[in-house]
Amino acid sequence: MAPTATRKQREIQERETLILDTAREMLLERGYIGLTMDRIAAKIEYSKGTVYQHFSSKEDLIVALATQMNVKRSEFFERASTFQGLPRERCMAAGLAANLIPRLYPSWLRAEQIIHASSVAEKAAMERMRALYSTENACFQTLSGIVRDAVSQRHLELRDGATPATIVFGLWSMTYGAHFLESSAIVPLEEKGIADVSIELDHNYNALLDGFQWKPLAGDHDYRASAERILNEVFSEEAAALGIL
Amino acid sequence: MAPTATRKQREIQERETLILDTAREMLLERGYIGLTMDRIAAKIEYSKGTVYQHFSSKEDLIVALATQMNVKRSEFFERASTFQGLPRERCMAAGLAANLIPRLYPSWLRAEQIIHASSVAEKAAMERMRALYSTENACFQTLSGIVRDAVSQRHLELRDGATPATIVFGLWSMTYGAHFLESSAIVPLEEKGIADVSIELDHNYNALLDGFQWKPLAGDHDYRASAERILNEVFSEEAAALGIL
DNA sequence: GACTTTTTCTGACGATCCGTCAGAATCCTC
DNA sequence: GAGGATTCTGACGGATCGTCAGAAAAAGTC
Repeated sequence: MAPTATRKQREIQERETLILDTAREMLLERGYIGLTMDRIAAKIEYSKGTVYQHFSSKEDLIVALATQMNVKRSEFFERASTFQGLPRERCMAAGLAANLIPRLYPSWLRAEQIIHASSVAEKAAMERMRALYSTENACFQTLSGIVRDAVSQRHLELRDGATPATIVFGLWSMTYGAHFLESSAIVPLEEKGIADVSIELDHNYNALLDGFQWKPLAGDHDYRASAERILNEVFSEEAAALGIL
Repeated sequence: MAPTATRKQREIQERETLILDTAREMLLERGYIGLTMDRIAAKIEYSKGTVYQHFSSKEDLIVALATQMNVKRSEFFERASTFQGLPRERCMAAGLAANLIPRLYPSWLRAEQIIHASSVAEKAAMERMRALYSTENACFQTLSGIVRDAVSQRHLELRDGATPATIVFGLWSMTYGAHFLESSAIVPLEEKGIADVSIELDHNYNALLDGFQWKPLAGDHDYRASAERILNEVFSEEAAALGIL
């Protein structure tokens, strides 16, 4: 009885993963408009009704995708945060993580963007939104922790009413905006003189943290070497998969 | 003959504006999903076919909205760029402009976000996309001009392969990301300790430019006073409309 | 002003997609 | 293997998009 129920539950769980994977792929290949519930049902060879037993609407499904993405991101940030090094290096590790993610999982990024843009949230199930909420919060908290560590170690002094949230917000906004512009650029970025977003972002991260006087400044420390160490020690597998290093 | 044709053209032009205004309002009130061609047609009291004579698809219409927004932004940047002052002050003026716009025209921002997210671009008319392209470029060029002025006046020295585009990209990303997060935050930003996005952005702008060593640094100049001057001299009307100042 | 031609407008229509639900199919229990 | 519980199915109603044949209006001609 119990094992039977468990097997069934396992099947259901597997199918949910299958649906999400299929949707992810479809979203990347055919965009938001090309993602339809009928197509998903056809692809996984179940009926539409079955799909709807997992997700109450198309929007609900997309929110679930974005949550998967946030879970991944949260894991990456957690790993970045445990890097043995200076707070600023750990912050850099988080920045690297944030850059790895959309490259490793472009379809998830797409889902995230759609959620933020259209009024998807309203049509998704409450419970689903709560899950998204909590994963996003986890990411934010991890980053805040790094900044607070920098403050407590006196590498960073916050002035004029700036708070850890200020810096996290700045980094977050910049990263988010950059990925957004990159993935959906109306004008190809190269034409504007942006050849490699990672490099440009790197410049800007360093400038931003230098501007906050987060020690050691970029001029006093070889952060390029740090980046290499971080990729080797924390994200070696992922970096290898992307052909970096 | 000619005047008759012109009258007709004028009517058509007016109707186009009417459609765009209606769509704008609807987009803000009911979101992307709630914006339908039938509803627009009903509201303006023309048939759907007539609406389709102006815009080849719903996506096309949204692109047109985003272009309107970019035109406005481009105008604002142009005005900001003419501010009589230091390059960094002019840069700041552009930042202020970028902050005024979404507050003055929230529905346009919404359109812009939708475009970047969903695969709207593919379904819009080529010509329409070109228009969007060129307005976006205009904005970018204006900002680049300010940065280049700073370089030529030796207020700013670009190192390590950074270019004017690097800085513009950083500012643009941060601004874009911040507005995005604000307008569509899954988790309300206040709960994360971000009470006022403008203030937090201001901190981050200053830090970023300080980090690039753009003289005079925030510590050596009263940029708060500059901001007040800019709002008074360049954007007084808009600031008044928003109740700032 | 009456008739023709051209332009513009209309709304019914086919196609697509979403989300539902009554009934079929499968699984479980005894 | 009968009967009941659970799961699955796909046809269906409703909504929207975009089209297009024909109606209506405007412009042109005599």
